[in-house]
Amino acid sequence: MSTRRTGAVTMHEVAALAGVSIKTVSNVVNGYQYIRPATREKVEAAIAELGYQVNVSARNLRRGRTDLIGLAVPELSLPYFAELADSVIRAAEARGVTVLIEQTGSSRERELEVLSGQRRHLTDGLIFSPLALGQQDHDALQVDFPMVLLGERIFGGPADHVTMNNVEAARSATAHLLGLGRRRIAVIGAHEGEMMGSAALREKGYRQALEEAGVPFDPALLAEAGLWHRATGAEAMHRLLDAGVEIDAVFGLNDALALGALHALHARRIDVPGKIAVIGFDDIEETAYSSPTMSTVAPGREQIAQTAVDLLLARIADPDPDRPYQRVVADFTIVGRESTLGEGAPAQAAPLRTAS
Amino acid sequence: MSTRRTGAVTMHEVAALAGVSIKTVSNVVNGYQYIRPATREKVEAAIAELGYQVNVSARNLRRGRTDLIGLAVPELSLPYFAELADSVIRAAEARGVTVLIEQTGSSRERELEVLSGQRRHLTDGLIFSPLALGQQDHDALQVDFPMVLLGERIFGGPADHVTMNNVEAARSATAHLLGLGRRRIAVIGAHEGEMMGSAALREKGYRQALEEAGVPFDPALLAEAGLWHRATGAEAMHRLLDAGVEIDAVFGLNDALALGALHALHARRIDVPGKIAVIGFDDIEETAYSSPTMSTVAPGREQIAQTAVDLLLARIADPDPDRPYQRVVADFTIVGRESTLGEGAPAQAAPLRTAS
DNA sequence: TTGTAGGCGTTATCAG
DNA sequence: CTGATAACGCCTACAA
Repeated sequence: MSTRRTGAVTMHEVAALAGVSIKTVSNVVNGYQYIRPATREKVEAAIAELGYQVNVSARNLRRGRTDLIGLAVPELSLPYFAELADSVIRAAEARGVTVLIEQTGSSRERELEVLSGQRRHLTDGLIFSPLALGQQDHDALQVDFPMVLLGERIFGGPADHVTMNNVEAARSATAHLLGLGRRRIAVIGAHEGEMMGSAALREKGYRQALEEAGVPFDPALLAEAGLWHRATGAEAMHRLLDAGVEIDAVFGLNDALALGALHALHARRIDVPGKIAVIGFDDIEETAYSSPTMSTVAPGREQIAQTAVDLLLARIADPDPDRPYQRVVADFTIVGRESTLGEGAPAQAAPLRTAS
Repeated sequence: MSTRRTGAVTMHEVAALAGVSIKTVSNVVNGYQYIRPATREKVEAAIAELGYQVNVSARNLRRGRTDLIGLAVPELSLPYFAELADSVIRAAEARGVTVLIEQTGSSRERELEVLSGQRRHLTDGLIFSPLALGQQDHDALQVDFPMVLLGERIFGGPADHVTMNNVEAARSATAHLLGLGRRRIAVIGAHEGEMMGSAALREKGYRQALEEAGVPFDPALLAEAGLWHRATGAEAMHRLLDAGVEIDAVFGLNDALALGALHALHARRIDVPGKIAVIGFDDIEETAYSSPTMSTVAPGREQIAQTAVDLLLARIADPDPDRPYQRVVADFTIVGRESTLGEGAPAQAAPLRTAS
């Protein structure tokens, strides 16, 4: 039976068997340098014989630290967040810490819970990708534990940020479509009235690109979609088509929306990109395999994940609130595929990457 | 500053402020029933005033339990496992426990680590979806902590199992294609020489269906694919087509493989399902949005997740190894979509579900 | 280089 | 219904 289940083996027992003190066992377990080789061997033999493993709870209590960090995302069933979680877990692992994932389900209530819940006492810090929270929740964001925020939704607050340049990226995506001669570019996923969120920033970039190209902005081309899922993207696309708006391109504010739109266009037998070109945002793996393969904005997921973990660990190591909070802006690239470039476009093997 | 960062508030301080003993605070915190309302209020007021939160590490040490369960999966970037993790997290949450995800990267070494690693001392039990481990690792699976195994790869061993009827499900999927008049059905994702894994079982079901229909088995129709990713599925499809094998249908042993095959067929301008019909396995959300939408086997993910969590919690509550280990077989359904039924097929809104 | 003492914050026990 | 007290197993001093 288990060392844990049945009268767990403790350092005391190891010490007794090895004929040393408990402290020496602790030193061996923690890789303390100055131990006589003979002693070390005795202890290691005892550990092996008894199958001893440290009691993490006791260590955590004593150290006041768990080496566990939280990652709060809307849902793992959204591919972008699943891929992000994958990257964060790998980055954390490389640095010797473990990730505890929390799903907020995009609900404001759950996001507030994440900031105040019991689970904060199990982790040393939090990487938080909020969706529903906004400027109005400024107070709730005044947390007293190390936190790194992902995305540009929230400013201020005592937290480091890892963001991307949403405006610039959206401008590039739109410019990509404009450069291909498209003039009636629909936007799917707009959030009316929003000021700070990704939707607002990406719409802003879209408008900037139009303006630079001298193409008039037409509000009829904006389709709302609260949740950025495939289903809502498909619905929005159908609404636009039903409304009879003239369209020659679609900019999905994330890939799920764009893939939903692609699905809707397929269902209506509308040629992509012949009649309507489509571009998304996030570069989830699925975009390299859709039919047609889908152009998108690659936000540098690995860089975001690694930077977030590094910033968080630095903040955990030195939580001093007077140390300035950082804001890191990740790079992005435009990935051109069939949904905008047509059938001759490079396949997933060698995506055309337009540095921005 | 934080209750945690700076001299955390303890029960002692709460007790002092409320004018009660520390035990009474503990009782209030843990929802003990027999407390005078007046006392409870005093304590709650003190808790609120000081912003007290229990120290989870101390509680865990004392209780000898963390209310944390592990979930070991190959990779979250594989949609099936991301969706499974989502379901497991929800199921666990509903039962008051938290899930700690571990990625094994499908490597045998990492899978063995999961069974022996330090992290096992942080969790009360483990839900494990092994991929690389097999019958030869029988010894490593003789673990001394509560474990639930997902999938049919491993038998024996002191663990509860949640599996699906892979043979029967694959037989149904193949029968679905045969029922549509297909006779040259390729299989993508075969593992030559494997006896117990999903690949072997699903191939077995495929053969059974052929035999029942009186269609001869042709080894040339089997395409190997070690990793069940989109990329390997696409490669395998290309190999089959390059070999000039006559094919009128494809059975991808999981959805990623089938989606990769779909991608390859699209790249070669081969009509699906006109020329080749395609069916997958797993029913990931992506299959309802691909072009064409893809038929697949739905393995009852929610049921699997909930059952796994329930079995694990039962085993944690009563780890007695003499209590018989259970094996639960989840239900499945065949979801018919455009990739086999053609353009008139029901869309994702109302999938045709053939009960099996 | 190794040993001893004490406490991290909580919960269980058992009186009262 | 509430209080005092003793562990839970480890690690940080400090001493030897």
